[in-house]
Amino acid sequence: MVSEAKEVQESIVNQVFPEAAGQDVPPEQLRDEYEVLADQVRKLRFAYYNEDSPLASDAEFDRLYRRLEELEALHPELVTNDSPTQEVGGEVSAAFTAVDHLVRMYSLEDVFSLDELRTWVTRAEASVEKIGGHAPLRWLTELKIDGLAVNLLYRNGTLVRAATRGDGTTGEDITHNALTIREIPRQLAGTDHPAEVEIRGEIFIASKAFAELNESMVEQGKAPFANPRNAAAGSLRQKDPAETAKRPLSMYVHGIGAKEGLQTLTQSETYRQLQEWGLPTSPYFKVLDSYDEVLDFIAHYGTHRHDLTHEIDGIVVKVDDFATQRALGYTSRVPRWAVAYKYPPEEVHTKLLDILVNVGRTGRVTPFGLMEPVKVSGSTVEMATLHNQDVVRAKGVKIGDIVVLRKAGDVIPEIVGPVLALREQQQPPVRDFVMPTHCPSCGTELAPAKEGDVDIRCPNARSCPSQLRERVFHLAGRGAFDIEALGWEAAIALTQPAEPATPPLTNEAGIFHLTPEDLAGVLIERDKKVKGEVTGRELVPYFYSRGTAKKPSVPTANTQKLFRELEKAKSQPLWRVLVALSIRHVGPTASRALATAFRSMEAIRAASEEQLADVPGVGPIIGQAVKEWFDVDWHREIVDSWASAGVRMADETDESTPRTLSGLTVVVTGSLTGYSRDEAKEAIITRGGKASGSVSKNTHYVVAGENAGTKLEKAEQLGLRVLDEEGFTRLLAEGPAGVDGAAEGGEEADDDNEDAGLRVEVDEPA
DNA sequence: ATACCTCGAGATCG
DNA sequence: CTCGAGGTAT
Repeated sequence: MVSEAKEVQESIVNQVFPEAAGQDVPPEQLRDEYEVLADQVRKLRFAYYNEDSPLASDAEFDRLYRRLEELEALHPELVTNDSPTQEVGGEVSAAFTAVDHLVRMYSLEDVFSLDELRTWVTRAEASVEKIGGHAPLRWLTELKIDGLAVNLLYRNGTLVRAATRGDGTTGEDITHNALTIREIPRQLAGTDHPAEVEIRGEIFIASKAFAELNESMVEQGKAPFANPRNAAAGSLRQKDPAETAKRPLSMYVHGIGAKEGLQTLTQSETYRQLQEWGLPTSPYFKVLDSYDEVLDFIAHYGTHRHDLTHEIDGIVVKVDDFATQRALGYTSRVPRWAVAYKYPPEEVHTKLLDILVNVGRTGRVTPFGLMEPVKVSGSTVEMATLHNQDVVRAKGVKIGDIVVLRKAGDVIPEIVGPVLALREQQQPPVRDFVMPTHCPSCGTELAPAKEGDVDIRCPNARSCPSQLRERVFHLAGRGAFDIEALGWEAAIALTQPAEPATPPLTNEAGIFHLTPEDLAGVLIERDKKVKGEVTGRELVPYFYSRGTAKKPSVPTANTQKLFRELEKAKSQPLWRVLVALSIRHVGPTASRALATAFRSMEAIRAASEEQLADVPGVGPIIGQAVKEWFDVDWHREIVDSWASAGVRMADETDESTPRTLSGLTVVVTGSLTGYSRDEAKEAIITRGGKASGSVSKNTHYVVAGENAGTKLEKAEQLGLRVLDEEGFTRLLAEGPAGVDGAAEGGEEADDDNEDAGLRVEVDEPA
């Protein structure tokens, strides 16, 4: 073991040394060698921190580490955010940093009945037949484990990274914790390892282990976990891997993401390969030749659901054959070759104590049920939205009813309906819910925005405290001004405090003019707790410390932070200011489009509806919404007031970034080395281009990075121009002229232009 | 909609 | 020690 590691090190040092000395080496080769070295350093560090016997001496480790630093110093463009040098002194500060999956982690389409499953299967088989395949298909069925998805990246057989699913594109690095899980091998068994393979699995806690874990928690006087899934999730979020190591985490693998040099042809064959590499697959999966057998499988585990070693939330049915999987392909969110069947959700009874209404950011009034807290599918539920008046009526529930409650689609609690047999005996007697006619927050009469709308709204947008609170909360959010220290509670304290009667803010116009003096004496009402028990409500100061005889009441550290954050927020880019205004239909995407097109608030305000609608990605609805928003006096006052407080209302017209991509749509797919996904997007937008997520005939350029997927295939089908990273860089710098070479005399090239020199061939991924 | 983690601040207690 | 805030997960 040790001598093998040494050999690897020698070869790495020898490979890397020449570049470190500054010789000319092709960039791809440099990149490869850099990654080999970085992986090696990671591997040795893992071994050092997580195993009994280190693979290399301290001196050897240091030598490799210094080489890596040297290389990074000479070629800063190589440094990735998961580089071992980015970790501080052995502390794995890579923990929880964002990492891009090489291949997107899709979710699965859910079906909630056998009818829906039948429909899904029929459609899948029909489309396979249409492209020359034949039904019936061979299916692989498996249990859908109720745990957390992980993505394990192995390079040449060595685990180099474990990440959570995140949004499917970008997850969080949890390598430090994944390494404490026995079932996750640091090194794959056998010899024939692909250069690079992403293995997808599910981390969970087995039922028996969970019961024992909770027993020991209780013994230690700690609160038991609510359910195995949350316990597993919490365990993976531990900062200290030693803590994670104490949790009985397990894992089964069930798929492959990126792969380079993996030869298997079916899902089941892949599972066998994974087993040979020492990765645990579920003992429960089956390969079945008929739909009837699939139904049997579902029925069987329906009755034996609770006899299993772990919890499940359904059954996954996959097409076994890879060629057929490829033929079926993906929608934007899910594969067309797999589906998740969900067993009917657990239903419980509880008392509907009241139906209250919420007034949202846009004034929409939403009723929600308040219930006697009850356990359903692993959590304690006491609230459930009822959407609107019509839904309450359709469900037929009355306040005081015993109701049927379940978690629809896994997460959101749903009141199904009343238990009518129990209605008569309720004390106090049940009563009808009556939608309020006046706003519970400001007393203004409620009305639908338009004749016939089901939603009713509070028209007092300007000063309704509820709406204001929601807007303040929103403008402070991560997608807008990003004001830390201004959360839910602070928004209440600013807009609807218990005292004083006149809140510090009666309108968001004033937020940047607040002074610490405005916040003195603000009290909010909060649960009073004695030893964790709620004993009532109490008034507490929010922005200032509790004054005593000796100490005067002074602004708290958090309040000081709030003012620093407000100051910082004033220099946020224009698009964030636009998001902060809470204009209907104007979220981050439309805001970015408007900001790039007009570059200043003044220009947007002055634009006609048509000019607004002409902006790529805006359109008539948003154009109208923006125009109408600026037609309102108090809206313009918000902008003026913020501007007078020093909020930046224009993006610098930076001459150094010429608008080379004006009118062009660019799609980036796969991973680039020099740009993160967001950076690439930003680079396109700041040059006047449109960064789109999907390939169509309106796409002008497709930039294909490593492991580009179906988007590249589609681009090729459509005959679009495909650029590699270098081409992308040229495109950014010089516009079409930079990549069209000697294209015909300045004429805008057609979409179907196929300049061979510009095309990159990339192996078709899984 | 809820559970769980981390962090920092401030209250509480000996 | 407890709380709010901010993040993640399904």
